[in-house]
Amino acid sequence: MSFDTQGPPLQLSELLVYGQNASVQQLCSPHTLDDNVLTQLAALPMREIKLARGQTLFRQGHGLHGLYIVTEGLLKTTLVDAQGRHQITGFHFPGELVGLDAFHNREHLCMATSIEPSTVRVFALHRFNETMARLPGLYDALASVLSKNLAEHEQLLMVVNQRDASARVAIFLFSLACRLGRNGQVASDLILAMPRADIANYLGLTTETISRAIAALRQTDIIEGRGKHLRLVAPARLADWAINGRPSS
Amino acid sequence: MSFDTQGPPLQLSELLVYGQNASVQQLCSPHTLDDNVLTQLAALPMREIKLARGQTLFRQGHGLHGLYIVTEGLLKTTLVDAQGRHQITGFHFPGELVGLDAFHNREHLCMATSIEPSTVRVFALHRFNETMARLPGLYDALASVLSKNLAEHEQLLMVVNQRDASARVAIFLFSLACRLGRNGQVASDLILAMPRADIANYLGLTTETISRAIAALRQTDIIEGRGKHLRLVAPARLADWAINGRPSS
DNA sequence: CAGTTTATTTGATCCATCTCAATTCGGCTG
DNA sequence: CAGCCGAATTGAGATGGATCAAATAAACTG
Repeated sequence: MSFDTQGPPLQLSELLVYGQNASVQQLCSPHTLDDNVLTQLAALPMREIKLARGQTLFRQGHGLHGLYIVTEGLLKTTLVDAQGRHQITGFHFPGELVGLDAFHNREHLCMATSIEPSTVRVFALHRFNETMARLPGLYDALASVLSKNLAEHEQLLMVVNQRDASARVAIFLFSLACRLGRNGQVASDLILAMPRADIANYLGLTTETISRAIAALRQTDIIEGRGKHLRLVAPARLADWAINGRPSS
Repeated sequence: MSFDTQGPPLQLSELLVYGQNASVQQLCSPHTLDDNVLTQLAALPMREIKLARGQTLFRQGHGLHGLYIVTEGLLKTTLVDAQGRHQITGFHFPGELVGLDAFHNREHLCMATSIEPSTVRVFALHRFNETMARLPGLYDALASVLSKNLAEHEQLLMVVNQRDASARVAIFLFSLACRLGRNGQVASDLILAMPRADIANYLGLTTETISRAIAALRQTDIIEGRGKHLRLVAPARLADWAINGRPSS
């Protein structure tokens, strides 16, 4: 089996078959709701919140008022400890759900901040029971998202604990390409809306290391461009790099 | 404020107040059910499974048949990818729940193995609805455990991404002391039932580094003993180490 | 659009942790 | 209880990624 850089754009499923790899797959399927539940939810009248760049949606310790669905822009969730260390636990693209972490004691465990100007729709909690009655699949859908979320974090732990810097960056970029792509395609225009510092924090690296890892991918003609606008030239080779690490040859 | 090594045994809450530290706290409160729900569940007739050392309870990909409550011994859950890399995602002591990861598509995402000879009680899934009706608090309790689980993984990510080897080990040992301790006390007899290799994998380190980190704690008289049987002499100083890292003085 | 600030890239050095190798310890078996 | 074997410890050396520092590029401001 070869990893062509030519030919028609690859489907995500094909790429994943290449490596038979679950860990990349998990990180590529973000915690969105089922399409049909999402559509039903979208039909409900919901309040919209506009967030300026860098604005905070909720903070650690805040009471849970509702769940949030990102419709535009990009959010991040961050954990902060008493010593000021912080850890980004996820990036949240349109269609994804934010705020689930507050389920157990009705109090947010992390902070949600917009990276770009963003819009979220609020699924208010006081309507929860009412809405649940109307949408029978909702509870299961939420439990499902919650446990998918769990799986994603476990995969991330594996990536961070077991893979070297360049593989972490490859995995990150590939997962980004998947999430940015429409209808199962891998996006070829990668816009890294988040700063390098955020990627570094998420992956447990430094900005310099991110830069160098991207440089290595550029030198092997897997990606083009620099800064926030990258172009994914050879998605299959990126997937290979993500799965097997930097090619030794 | 001083960190005495003398005096009466410290309550967990006191230790945590020392550092005002959430991250340590999270890792110390395992995902048990509420006491009253747990008691109610315990009253139900449930099948018991005895596991020999190293035996597998379920594997990745297996269908979800039930949730498991550890009653004796120690389990670990492991994620394995197609390349054979593996990542331990948690250790599970008596009273804790295992198998929640399978909620979303009724298929286990990780493997559960006993580290010691262990006993688990099976909360069979086909009785789920029946039991739910009898125990009204159960659904909320499960959602709560699920999201607490999520919080635990996020904390672990922070530990692994932001802290150095010696702090990771200190956090691990302190959390172990908390979980092993009864009624809110910090245990002073630490039995590390899991091999060093498992601790290393969990924390993203090597066995040698674990050994050296423990040696450093021994040299500063925070712990005594070696191998599987350690004695926690100065819990407050261990907590300080976990929170602030190796003392610079 | 020039000037200023901030983010990113690149380079050189250093250090924490890994790797490899050798004991030592502890548990298990006959 | 002696002998065996896997696990844990300890040591010496190699290295990936961090750190420090500088140059470039991009974003923002008036």
